[in-house]
Amino acid sequence: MKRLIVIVGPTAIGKTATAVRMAQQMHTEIISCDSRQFYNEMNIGVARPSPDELEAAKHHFIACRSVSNPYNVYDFEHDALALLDSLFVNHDTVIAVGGSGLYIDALCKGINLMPDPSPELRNELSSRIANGQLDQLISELKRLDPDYYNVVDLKNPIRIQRALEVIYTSGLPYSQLIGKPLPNRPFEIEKIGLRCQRDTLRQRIYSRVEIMMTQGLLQEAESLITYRHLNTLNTVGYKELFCYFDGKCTLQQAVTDIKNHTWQYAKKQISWFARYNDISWQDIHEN
RNA sequence: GGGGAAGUCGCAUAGUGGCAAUUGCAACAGACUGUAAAUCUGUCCUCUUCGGAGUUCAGUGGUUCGAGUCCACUCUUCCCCA
Repeated sequence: MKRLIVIVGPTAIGKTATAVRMAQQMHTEIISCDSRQFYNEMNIGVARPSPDELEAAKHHFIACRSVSNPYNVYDFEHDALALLDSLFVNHDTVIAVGGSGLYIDALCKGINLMPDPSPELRNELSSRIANGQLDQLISELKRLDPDYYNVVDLKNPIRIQRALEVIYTSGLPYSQLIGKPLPNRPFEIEKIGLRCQRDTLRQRIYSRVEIMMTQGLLQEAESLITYRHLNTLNTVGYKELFCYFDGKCTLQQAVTDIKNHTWQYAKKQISWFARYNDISWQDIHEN
């Protein structure tokens, strides 16, 4: 049976290097599951693998789209599965690597098919939320999908909005759509989780941010300022520098914020991956 | 040496007589099915059987039923004049 090795772990722990090394040993290719490395305009700030690393092992889903044409999890899953099919023709094992938990889950377990809402519907719902009508939306959700109402985080506007978008577009309860069983993957999945000591990771993050700044993160952010309204640019490493460009903080403060926010992101990743019960952990960076 | 301003829970802030005391940041824990590096929740003086209990707003003393808040002195910091 074909096998997918999935490497996960918090940002800056060394997933890329590990994946490249394994890919070289196994003479195989790498599928990136990183929700920000998809975009060709984002490089330094999202720690895209270096040209050397990209050369050392063939990567997929790196810099493959424009920020103005964002990916979504379902399309990613679809494309990744199609790619896997073709890779498995010549490889027994393929490596997936990334820090975006939702994308990892989509690749490993799948995600239910749901219709895309129209931009009009999305705009309408988000403006209602912006106008303080979240309570009304919650009532609509309660009426249209009591099951989901009972489990959703009612304080999270995005969850409410998403559910209503799907309900209004499909005419079906959201809970019914996400409740449909997903078929098992026709390949074996082996998850490897990278972890290290807390302080080590923190220091790696801090110094990586400094390195990004010397590599020109400031200029990269400046070049993307016209896209700042896109959620894709609502990203650690960019949003803080946008604040600096706005004169809302000093550059030094922005860099400090990037370090802290990256650390917070890493902790959220650790939380996400901690719930995997089919993972083997690998301690790294121990001397 | 003279005059003025100010010290609040890691940092920053609110509070100017009435419930350990506002808000932001940081920290810590967590949730997550097409925005996911997004979004959201909880904890955040100490102890706790989670009902409460104890000790706090630079320090000491005082006024008061009651003080972060008013008064006196002390200490510290900053600013202005010498």
